Amino acid sequence: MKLTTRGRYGLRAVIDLAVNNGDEAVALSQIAERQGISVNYLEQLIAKLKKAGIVDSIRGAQGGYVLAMPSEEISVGDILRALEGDLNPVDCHELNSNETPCSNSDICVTKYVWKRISDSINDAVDGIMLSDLVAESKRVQAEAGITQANQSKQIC
Amino acid sequence: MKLTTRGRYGLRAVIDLAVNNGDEAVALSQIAERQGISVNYLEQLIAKLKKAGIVDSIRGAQGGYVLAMPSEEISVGDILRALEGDLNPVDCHELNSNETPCSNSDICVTKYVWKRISDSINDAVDGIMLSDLVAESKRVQAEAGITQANQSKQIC
DNA sequence: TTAATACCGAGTAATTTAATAGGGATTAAA
DNA sequence: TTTAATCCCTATTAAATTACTCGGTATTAA
Repeated sequence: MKLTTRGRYGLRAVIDLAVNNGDEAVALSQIAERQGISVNYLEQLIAKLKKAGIVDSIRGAQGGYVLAMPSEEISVGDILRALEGDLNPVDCHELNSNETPCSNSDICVTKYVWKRISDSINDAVDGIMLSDLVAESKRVQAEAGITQANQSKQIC
Repeated sequence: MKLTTRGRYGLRAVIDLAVNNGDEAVALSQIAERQGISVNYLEQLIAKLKKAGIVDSIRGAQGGYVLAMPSEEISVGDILRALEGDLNPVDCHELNSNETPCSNSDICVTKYVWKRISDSINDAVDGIMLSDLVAESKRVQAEAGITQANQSKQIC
């Protein structure tokens, strides 16, 4: 019941991108360096984010990535589902209709449990917008007296 | 972000035990057969449940397992945490104080996300009692015209 | 004494994770 | 027009985890 490094690193990368966005695209190598993640691995993660329409890429020299939408319109749920797949606790047809229906769905009791867990997780992450995290990040960094230039690496 | 078979099988086993409990202990082999789970594997799962004080065992011939408490006092959260470990989405000191504190806790933004997810999962599973599932199970089985003797195996 | 049961620890195949590695395509700038 | 910076894509791999199996020991009712 743990997120993988895909979700953890990927969310941090999107926050980094959102915090450091300006007029120009942000190179992946910069995000990777600030976040202490290998460029090669981060490439795989950002590819998922691009496929999900969360970021756009600009190819060539001076290229990089930008948010595909305002950060107010991107939820943490959108980001985590892009990186991790669905956030359901089990693969169950009742939660995810692209699963093959369970032969004992009519007498299944645990499906109510899975539905409650699933709904609570998705409601929680859909209720946090990227803009909230950007604001919090700026607040916390200002409080710690850390400038954008020398911000230290995150671990979590 | 998925539960393992430990949580899925184990929860089904506890529900089975609760539904089929009477004056006598229920042998693991019976639960295993009804639920279509190997006895050897189920042994490992029920050992965790016993260690957590959710079930008690009676050794020797005609022995088996019984609930250690009334089903009204056992939450799904108790059961799943016994089987899966904590239900937090990440190993983070803010959620689980036996983790070593994160060196960048002061500037960590994602911890707010993990806390919200963690709380929502734990609140959800702690709000469902085993007795609720037993009642639901009996209702569903009666509706399907299935007697206790020939109940079919569950898959989920 | 026997059979039914719980208890225990070691081993293992398959899968997933968390990367690494290396090359190709595109484009701004020198 | 070349170069360097950048995104893009696929293959490989070591380590960890999962989901078991296997074989034995201990206990106790009948």
